[in-house]
Amino acid sequence: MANQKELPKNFEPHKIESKWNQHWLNNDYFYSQPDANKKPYTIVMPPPNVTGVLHMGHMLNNTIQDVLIRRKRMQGYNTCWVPGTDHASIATEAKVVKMLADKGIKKSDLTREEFLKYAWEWKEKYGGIILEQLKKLGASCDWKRTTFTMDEPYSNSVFNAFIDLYRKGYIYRGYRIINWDPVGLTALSDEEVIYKESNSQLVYVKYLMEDHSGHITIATTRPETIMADVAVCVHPEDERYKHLIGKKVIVPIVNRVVPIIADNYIDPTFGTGALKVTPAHDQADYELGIKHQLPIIIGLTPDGKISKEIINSPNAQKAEHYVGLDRFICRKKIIKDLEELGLVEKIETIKNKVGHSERTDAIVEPYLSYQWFVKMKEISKAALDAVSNGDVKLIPDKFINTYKHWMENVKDWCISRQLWWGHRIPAWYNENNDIAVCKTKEEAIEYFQKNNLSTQNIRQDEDVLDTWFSSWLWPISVFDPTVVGSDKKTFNEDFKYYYPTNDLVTAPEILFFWVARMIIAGYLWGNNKPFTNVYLTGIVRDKLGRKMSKSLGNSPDPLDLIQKYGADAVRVGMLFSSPAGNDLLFDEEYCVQGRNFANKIWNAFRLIHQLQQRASNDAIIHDYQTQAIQLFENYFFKQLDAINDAFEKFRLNDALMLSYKLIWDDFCSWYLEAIKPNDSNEKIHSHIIQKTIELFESILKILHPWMPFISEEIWHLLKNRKDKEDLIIQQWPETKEYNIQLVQLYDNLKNIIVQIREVRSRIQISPKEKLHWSEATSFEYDAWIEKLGNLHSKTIATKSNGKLIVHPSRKIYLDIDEKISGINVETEIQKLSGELDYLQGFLESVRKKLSNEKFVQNAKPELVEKERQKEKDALQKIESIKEQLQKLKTQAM
RNA sequence: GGGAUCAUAGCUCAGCUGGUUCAGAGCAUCUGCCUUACAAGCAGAGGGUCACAGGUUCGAAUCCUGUUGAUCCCACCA
Repeated sequence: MANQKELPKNFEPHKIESKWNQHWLNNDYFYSQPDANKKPYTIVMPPPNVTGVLHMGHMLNNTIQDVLIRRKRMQGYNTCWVPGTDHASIATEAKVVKMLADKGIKKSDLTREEFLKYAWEWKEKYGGIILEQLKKLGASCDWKRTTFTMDEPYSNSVFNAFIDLYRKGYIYRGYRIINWDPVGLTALSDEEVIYKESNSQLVYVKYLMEDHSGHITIATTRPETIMADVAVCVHPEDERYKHLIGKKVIVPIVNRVVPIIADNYIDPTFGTGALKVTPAHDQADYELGIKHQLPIIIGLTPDGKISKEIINSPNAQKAEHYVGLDRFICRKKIIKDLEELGLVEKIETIKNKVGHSERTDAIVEPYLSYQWFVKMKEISKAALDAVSNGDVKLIPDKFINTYKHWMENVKDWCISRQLWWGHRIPAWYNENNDIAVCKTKEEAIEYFQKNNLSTQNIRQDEDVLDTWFSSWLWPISVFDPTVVGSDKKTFNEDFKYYYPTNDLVTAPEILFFWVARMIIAGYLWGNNKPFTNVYLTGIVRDKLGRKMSKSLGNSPDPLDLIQKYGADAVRVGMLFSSPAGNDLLFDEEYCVQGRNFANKIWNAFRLIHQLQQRASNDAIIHDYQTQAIQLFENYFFKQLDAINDAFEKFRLNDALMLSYKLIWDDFCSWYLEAIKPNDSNEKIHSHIIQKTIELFESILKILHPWMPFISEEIWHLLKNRKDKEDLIIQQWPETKEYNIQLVQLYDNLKNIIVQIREVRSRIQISPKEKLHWSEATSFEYDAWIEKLGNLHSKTIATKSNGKLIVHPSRKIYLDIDEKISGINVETEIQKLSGELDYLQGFLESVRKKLSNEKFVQNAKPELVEKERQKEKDALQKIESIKEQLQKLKTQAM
């Protein structure tokens, strides 16, 4: 137990945070293993990228998870929170490439093996940072279960997923137009492309007719691609062009002769109504190309330069100087050259959406290449149903529509990436490019032999899998990596016990990237949904509403904040304003609020601690003390219900705010102030202090999930605790019946005190000055009123003397007549008249309602009864006010 | 272009199936207090015709329609 002089006035978080973290770890409180006698409560952490350092998004996310976990732990669940990291192929590879570039090493100068060696070294060095940072937050993860998506067992589950889907026919390799990142030199899935509105130049280019009969004009925003054109397409019914269909035109610059074809796809109202067809560089054009059996000319190299193929047609040699030019430089040049040739009709500026790579921000190029795809339609059916029928709940549910819409229109998923860092695609080719899908070369040879195929020149696919193709297995593979893709019907003990997990906390941005696909994978291989509730947090923005980003420099370092305010303060600071699914406009002020709250609790403890020293069995038990205990305790159980309810509904900020007010207002301002003896030297009876400590302990329990450090610290300072008596594993307070009338009375009593104080404040009577009061009869909680209102014992009198306190069922007089004489009677009259007006208006509306037959007939009986009560109360108040006004008016004369 | 969501005090948000002691909370603001747990505090107060216009109803912030404004998702518009 603490010694008085050890207690500073302000709470000092840094002295205790690491102490308790270590203590919890030493006691294995975070560690979980299957236990048939306890119910599991499981969360898998969205694994942060290994490249990452903790940012505000992680902070929010993991604080929420920790709050949920800590509360469930106290509720007696066997809680398991699985941490880990994601290899994040493209993001990590980009960082490693940059790191190497800084050292003067080019990726292209390295072999795959050399590069991966660097990458692993990098991962070993930086990969653990973020988890270490999470520990500082107080994240109570089962660290022994930490998983990395490229751990060997995990990787095997990824390969098995691929092989399994391939065998079942859900994975195929296709020559397709995909989104290509010319900087990252890799394919991107549709979800990795971000469309930004931009002003583009729409260039109208004349294509001369081969028979010199004139020209046809097309419009394009990417004029450099005309060199890969293989046709011009118009709408078959377009009167302007109907006669040209089947004729030939000359593609400028490369002088390629191409046909004019017709297709219903064309929108005659856009541009000129004539479309240049470039199958290799546009999705729609590719489809047109296939439909009309057009040749394909690949006009760009993977890194976005003009390719040699464009000059492979007759008379194209003049275009040779374009070869090797960057696509954007070429664009400018070709416009200039076309203008010189007199082939540009006009140039318009239009707004359109241009795709950018999420990772490199490079403008994405539609690009034709061999990629691997997952057929999504069929396998996502179960996942769609799960959310539709509520097996998996999205919180808030406004995301359900978006989810359904996406799942109903799901497209095939491009899963190959032209990178080195990641899970290399388990596919092998022989000299004839036959494919064997399996893990090892030996298996591939076996396969080729068995099928009488060549075993010459066997090589593995060069590409790796999309990161999400590994993270969609996360809730399964962290428990049993052998489940995925295997035919075994028995899962291991961990899997049987922990799966499906309970809650998932993540950002709505990755609802489709990750959440939807985890649900799909869950039904594919886990025989069940991966989790029941998905709590979607908002995006952390700055107070101007801008997304936090490094480039803007508007993202505070969470560790700096912890350093400045303490982990507890930052935790509640983040949660004060973050309802599920709403973006959080972060402001450091919230941390200040959190710190002040911590300090308030600290000082409540200091007071209780002082009172502990003054405890005695001989002290008087004052009525105001027993009354305060009754009132607070009853209210506590009401609020406990409300807090539990808010938790069940995932309304975390409500639960926090309820706890905050319960502690600050009701415990500190109303309860502690009431039980505190009037005289600072007065002893306090042991019963009272014991009861107070008991109540404070309940408060600390409620506080613990939000502010684990300070609550644990005070828990131990309050009493000497034995081993395993730590707060973190205490039982969450049991709910208890409470008296609703008493709660209402408590509210009324508080209101009386506020009115007394308001009068004091207005008439400038010091709070220290004890006042007399009187009433016709005595009431049960008068001692409590006297204590908090700083009043003498009540005089029982019917006289209408002094200032009247407005209360619906009581007439309480405050004896301040002699003091009132100096103050402004006019203002007083004005104020009361205002109140009177309001009340009379109110009464009128209530009466109007009551005299309305339709209301009395249609409204629920209890509602009508309520209105009658309102009428009664209002009448009584009006009477009181009138009485006071009368008195003041005579005074004024 | 299609779809979804939202618009309530200076700020961030609550207000469930319509009923005026429900127009509320926290923060911020103002006033008075160094009251011996806490000035990182105490006590009190002032802020909103619930985006706009109609409609349904005895009654609407709460339901319907339209307008305006914001955000998000989806889409191959060259």
